[in-house]
Amino acid sequence: MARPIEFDRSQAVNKALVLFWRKGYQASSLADLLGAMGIGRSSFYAAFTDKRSLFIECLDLWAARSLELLQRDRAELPPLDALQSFFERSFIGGRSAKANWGCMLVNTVLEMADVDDELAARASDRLVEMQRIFQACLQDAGAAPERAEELAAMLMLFNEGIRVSSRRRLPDAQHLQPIAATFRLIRSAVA
Amino acid sequence: MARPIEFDRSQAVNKALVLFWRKGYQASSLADLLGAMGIGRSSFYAAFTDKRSLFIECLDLWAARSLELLQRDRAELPPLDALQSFFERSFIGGRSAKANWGCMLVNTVLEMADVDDELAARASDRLVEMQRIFQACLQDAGAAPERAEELAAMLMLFNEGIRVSSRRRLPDAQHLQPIAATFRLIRSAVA
DNA sequence: GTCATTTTGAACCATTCAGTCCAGAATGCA
DNA sequence: TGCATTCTGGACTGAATGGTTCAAAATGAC
Repeated sequence: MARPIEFDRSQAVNKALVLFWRKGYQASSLADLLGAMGIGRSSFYAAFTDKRSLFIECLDLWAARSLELLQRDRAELPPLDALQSFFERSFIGGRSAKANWGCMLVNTVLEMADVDDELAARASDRLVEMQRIFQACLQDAGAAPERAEELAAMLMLFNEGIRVSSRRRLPDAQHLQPIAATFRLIRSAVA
Repeated sequence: MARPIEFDRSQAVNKALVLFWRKGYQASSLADLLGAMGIGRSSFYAAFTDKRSLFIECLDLWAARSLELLQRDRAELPPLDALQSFFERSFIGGRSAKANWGCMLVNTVLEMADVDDELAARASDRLVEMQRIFQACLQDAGAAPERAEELAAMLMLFNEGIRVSSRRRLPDAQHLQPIAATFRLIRSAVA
């Protein structure tokens, strides 16, 4: 054996993920990716096959992390608090830059609809998984299965809306106010 | 004078609008556009300057039509019915193909965020206009200005969410059920 | 019919795109 | 040290991108 991989693969994937997250698939050129990842072309193709494969890897990674975050909250908090914490963490408090990049799944659904059905469907499938966890939390909180399903679908609708809104450069109040109002509504519906 | 324009300009713009609406800016190549519009390259550049200018024209046209639809409802129906009619017409009933293309403004906000600030801002501005009409309807319905503003922001959130959801290839029930549930919620909040 | 005027199609251009290739550099092992 | 192995930078490729140019064709005015 010889020369081990010189760059940190997972670190490179992370850099690519951030780029894809922010600019989407089409607007992230190979040159952009190589620059961000700090590797050369050959290494890129040796390690990731091609741009599309890397995108899929990043998409799945993003989804896995997001779902894991949600599951962790669910294990540690009362079910409804877990949901609210998940929402707040992603796009309310902090405004940690990431909050402005929206949801990679939502971004991909819209970018790839009528462009690349496979990618769009993959992102949509991950959203379905997320919605299933919403539903589980709601059942944990005592909602009947039917009702939990309905509310979970509604929560997903809010999720999608908030993620779009978070990409618009609006004054902070314009973001926070409707989100707070929406949560008041949801809480009253859940109760 | 000589040779009048041979193609129907507004018809060509409409064809372009549909393509941009469905596939977004980047995925609509010049070849695609020319094919859809049924004109040659020279005519294209003579009439529309360039791809980006045409996109802006289509974006504004889409927004104008959408707002006009809303204003017409507002003039003919009780204010809350006008709102509901607007929502239903665009992405609930009918399933008229167009319903699956989402909202060109929302699509553009997401596609162009962190890619083309000017286009993203332009789309976002049109959404602000739309939100203002929401607010006016709510005030017509008797809501206090403060309350109307809050509810309008919430409606915009729903609008964005529904538009994302409508681009996912979900079974019809998965679309209709949360939308109905959401409207029940909104109606009760407005009342 | 003739002549400006204007639109048009097609050839052309430079640039950028994702992806390939290979010579050479860096390594582990003996 | 020398060899086999493997990784890497950079040159290269062919296709596609958005945009330009120009001669020919179609028109209206006379």
